[in-house]
Amino acid sequence: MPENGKEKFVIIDGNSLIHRAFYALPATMRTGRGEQTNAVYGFLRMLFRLFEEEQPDYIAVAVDPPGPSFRREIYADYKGQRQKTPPELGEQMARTREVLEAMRIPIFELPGFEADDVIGTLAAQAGPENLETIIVSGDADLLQLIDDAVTVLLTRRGITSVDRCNRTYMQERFGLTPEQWVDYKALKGDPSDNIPGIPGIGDKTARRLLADHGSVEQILEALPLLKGKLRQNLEENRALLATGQELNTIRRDLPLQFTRDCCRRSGPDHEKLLALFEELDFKSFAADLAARSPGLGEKETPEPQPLYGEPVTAPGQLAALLERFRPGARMALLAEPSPGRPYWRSPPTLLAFAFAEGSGYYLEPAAFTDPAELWAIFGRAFERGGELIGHEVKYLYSFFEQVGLKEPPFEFDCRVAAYLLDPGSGRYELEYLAADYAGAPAPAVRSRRSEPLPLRQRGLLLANHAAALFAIQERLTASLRERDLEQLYCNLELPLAAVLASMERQGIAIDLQLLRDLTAEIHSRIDALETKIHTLAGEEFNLNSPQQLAVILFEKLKLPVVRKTKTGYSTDARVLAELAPHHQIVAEILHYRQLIKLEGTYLSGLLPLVDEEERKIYTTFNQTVTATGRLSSSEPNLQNIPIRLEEGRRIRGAFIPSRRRCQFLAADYSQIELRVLAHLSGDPILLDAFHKDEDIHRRTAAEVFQVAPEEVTAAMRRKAKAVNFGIIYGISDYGLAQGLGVSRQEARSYIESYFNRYEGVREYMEKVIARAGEDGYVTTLLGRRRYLPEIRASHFGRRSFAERTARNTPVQGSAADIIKLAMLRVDRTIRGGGFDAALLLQIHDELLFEVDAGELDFFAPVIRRDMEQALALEIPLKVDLRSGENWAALEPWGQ
DNA sequence: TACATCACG
DNA sequence: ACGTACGTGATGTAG
Repeated sequence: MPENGKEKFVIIDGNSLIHRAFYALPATMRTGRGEQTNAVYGFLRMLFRLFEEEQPDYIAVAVDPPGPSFRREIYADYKGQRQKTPPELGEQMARTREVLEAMRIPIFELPGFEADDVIGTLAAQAGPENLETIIVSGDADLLQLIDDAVTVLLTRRGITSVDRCNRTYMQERFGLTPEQWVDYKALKGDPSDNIPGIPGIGDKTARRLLADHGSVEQILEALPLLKGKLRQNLEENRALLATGQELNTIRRDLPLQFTRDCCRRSGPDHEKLLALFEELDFKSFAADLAARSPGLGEKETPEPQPLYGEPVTAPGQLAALLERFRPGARMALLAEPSPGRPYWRSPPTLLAFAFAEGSGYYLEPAAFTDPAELWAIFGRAFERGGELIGHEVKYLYSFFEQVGLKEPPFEFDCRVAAYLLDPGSGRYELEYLAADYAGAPAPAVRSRRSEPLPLRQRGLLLANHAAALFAIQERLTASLRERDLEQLYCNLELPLAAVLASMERQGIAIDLQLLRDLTAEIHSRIDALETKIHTLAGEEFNLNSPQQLAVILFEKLKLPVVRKTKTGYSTDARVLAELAPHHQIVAEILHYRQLIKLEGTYLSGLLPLVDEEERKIYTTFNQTVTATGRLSSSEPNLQNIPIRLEEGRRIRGAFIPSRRRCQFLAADYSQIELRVLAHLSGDPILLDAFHKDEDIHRRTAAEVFQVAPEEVTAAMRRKAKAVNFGIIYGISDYGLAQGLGVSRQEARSYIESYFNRYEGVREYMEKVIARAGEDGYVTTLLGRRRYLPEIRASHFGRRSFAERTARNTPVQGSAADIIKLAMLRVDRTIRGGGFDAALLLQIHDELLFEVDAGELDFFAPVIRRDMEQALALEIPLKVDLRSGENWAALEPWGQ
């Protein structure tokens, strides 16, 4: 029971949550027989989470009944623009109903009324019963029901995160009271329900009017005080307002009788529910349910499988077991890394292996008296040959090579495979794969920071996972084939894992002295700035707190508010730049921000990550993180070391070759994304520009502004450059206007002219979106996929976002494909050509090498060739080369 | 843990 | 009318 002594009543807006789940989760989620289940699954996830977090005493689900509601009689076009419910969704709504019945959760509906009205009525009746009511929905209209006893949980982007909305929240987010919501909607209209508002009144005006006058009625009374167009529009559309109010008002007086008893939470009908979960292939839900209902007969509920797994404690025992690993044999091999850094240097806490489903072994390397002997046993097994399958094989490549062993013969990496199948999901942990692909129990719901399991337990678990890997691999391989991802997997991503491992092991050398000197210098400059700013402000405050800074700027110094964030005043660099002319303090703050960033992230932040002994930094290249196919780098991120501003750029000076006679060589693709776009779209002007290797932004400016290339001014080129960026990002007039600091109209005219000249690009973009709508995903040049379930969402914002993503991903992702291919080539070149060189970093369109100074002039052109030939496009790829003594001092190489 | 901010491509 | 540029990771504050 909650603290206030009231019992809790949760009312769920069934249609809203099912809709949300349907569009938020991949349509590819299906049972073995092909029945789509994403909406049911997502709805249940939300439901279970609510149980856990809210601990309701009473629960009810409200749904829309089939057929029109009374609102249609008031207004014939109500929800007139709505697309029909797709059949896949309708079927899942029926399924959800079955599940709710099995869970003994009551469903409320009333013909002629919408779920909203049912919710309003239930909430109204719960008040006098002294219940605390929580309404869960994605529909903001329900906010009008908020009062002291009623809270609304509004779902956000994902499916599990919600905003807890009460009066305060509404005031902060909308500047409205719950009572004003209906009037607000009546004024501005509701496109999703096809309800028109007052012409000329949008979001802003509606809020202002209500803030000034209180309600629609009071606004109408004050009409004579209003001016011009606004007044006229209001006068002429009084009728519209009345209809709007009626349509938007949620009814609270339906003939429904709420009784506590029918909503009281009780246990489910286990048998029925389990049967449903199994039919729907919800293995993890089924396993959870089975675990919680030990009383059921063994036939229907397979006992949670006991963990098997044999500990290996002696070298002899291990050697005997590994005898089975020889040519033709397959072994699953897993490891749990130990916490040290770099992560691949220290031996794993646990290793586990298996030869077949149903049995596995685990060992604790630290318990062996002679680790070298242990590794030698593995080494001999690897030498003999056979096929290994693993999960995150990059780690074991590095660890075993680091103890002097040959590269373990991995044939399969379940993590990388699962990533390719759905690079947006981010769920590639073994626990999840085992649950999704091998029918293993779902991972324990780790609520809050629970203690790690004891070592033995983890060993058993790891051994079980190893044994499950065979089944997992089989399913993954089948899916890869089905989605035409096999080539990408076998010829690119899997071999790339070995390249990344060697890059990570190589590390990059650091001039510690320089880094420390820079730190000291920046430190003292920060101190001085801080004092100065505090003096200018007239008081001391925490400069690192945007909140405290906002108080100083906007309340004490009364500077104009440029923009607000959802929690308060915005103080980001763009806002500060606008405020700079108003007060001397602003420029100092900007400078402070710049230095504090350098200090915190790149100086003091970097120093602890430098390996004292080797004087090197070892990053991790993540191969299974980004949704587009790019790599990412972390701990530390070496893909975002400063370069744009001189102050920050100096930090690059601390990155140096690891040996005396070495030089850095940087090779970056010139305009790779626009070249990819030219290839993908086949646009004649873009192709022509790259065939002639023109300055692409200048050419774009000439086309867009209709002038000769030599007449393009610097300003025109700058604008054209922003347009080119915009095209790649999935342009919108607003976004371009922001990026360029011009009006939205102006931005729109640039986009217009761009697409008028680059018709091929326009057609291509339209085609990409259409295809994404049909397929539910987009692809890159090498067939990499990204699923975009929201491309069909009815919610404008979500759909627009999906469309921009659809336009950007093929471009960004294909560029990622190309540089990954190039990495494989240059890796082969270095190894095969016997170069005294190493690939150190990949920064999206650039590779950084260190190479023996004597070999540089031979090495550089070979690298250029490798990179330019990585993939043959309609137009050539171009690589620029720079070399130097450190990362800050790179000068063009050759001509 | 969420948010704002800012570094990179 | 809707609500914004695409993709990342690290830091410090505040609740």
